[in-house]
Amino acid sequence: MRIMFMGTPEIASAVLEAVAQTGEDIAAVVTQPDKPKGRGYNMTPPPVKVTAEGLGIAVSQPDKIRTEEFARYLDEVDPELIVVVAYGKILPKFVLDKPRYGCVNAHASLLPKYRGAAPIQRAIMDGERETGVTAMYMDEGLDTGDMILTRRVEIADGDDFFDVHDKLAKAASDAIVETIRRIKDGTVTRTPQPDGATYAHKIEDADMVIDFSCDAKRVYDKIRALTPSAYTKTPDGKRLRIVAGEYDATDAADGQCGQILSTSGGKIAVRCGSGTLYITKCQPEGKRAMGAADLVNGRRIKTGDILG
RNA sequence: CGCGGAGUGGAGCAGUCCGGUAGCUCGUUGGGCUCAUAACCCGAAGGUCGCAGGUUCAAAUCCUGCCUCCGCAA
Repeated sequence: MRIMFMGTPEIASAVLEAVAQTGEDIAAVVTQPDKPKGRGYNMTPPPVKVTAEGLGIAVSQPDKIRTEEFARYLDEVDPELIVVVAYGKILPKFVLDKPRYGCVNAHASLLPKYRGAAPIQRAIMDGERETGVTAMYMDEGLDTGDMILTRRVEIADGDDFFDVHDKLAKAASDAIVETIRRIKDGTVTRTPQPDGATYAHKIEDADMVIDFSCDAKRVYDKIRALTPSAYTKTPDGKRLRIVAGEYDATDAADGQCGQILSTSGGKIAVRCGSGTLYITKCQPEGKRAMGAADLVNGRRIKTGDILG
């Protein structure tokens, strides 16, 4: 089957690779333009571009989809099916209508929950025990199309963003490969999404600030959902990312929220709204990530200090 | 040339402004104490102070160039 693949980040790259392995004819890959990223504004290609080039597939990076030019390009490629994974732009109707077998999409949640930009992070942040991937036919809405199949994925208590992301990348690959198989077999089905939609909004800077007046469990969920970017502030006003931690839900000591209760055992114990958060790995501004004991050895922090 | 921080024994840091004996916490290692210990006490090893050049009687420290790491912002 002649397939056009559209996607941008890491998870899309994994799916692209899986589809390529099935031997399907991937006629073209469309991804976002290279962007100036990081220090010095170096132009950085999206992961999908790198993967596609490795596979020897032609890559197109249009600034805008809604153009005559892209329409012509689409005619030229003339795909029978378009597979979309986290492309990053809404597809106009003329694209959706183009391929004979339609446009299918893999979204990293159990729809209709967590529609939108950051389904993985939001699910972990909410303390969900399970998430998954939904393969669906695309329509003009935001993750609102008819569902084809789902793959469920467990969120273990110790999983951080990368753990869940990897599981979902596998599940998404599997879901798309299976979807393509069913389309070829003619056994594909479509089911409208039930009521109860929720939205997983993009992660903003404010989302990454840790609030120690929450329960320890909630703080912990945020840390692992946003690995390694969730942060608080040290008494000198510098950012301190908390990369990894543990929590104890039982109240152990008095003190105000954010106060450091102890620094022994290689862990920094922080008082939360209820319970205690143990920082095991963190990263001060301008430094590499380090163990909690290292932070204490360097005297950047001590018992009694208040974080936040 | 987007803004900023940093490179000092194995780890995290101080010392740099104001040049003059390499310092702290931890780890490693030897010994001691103890019923015992990751606890405590005593001792030891371990550093071309990122690289190159310059100034100077003398440079971790001042000047110039370069390399590497990191945060922000996008």
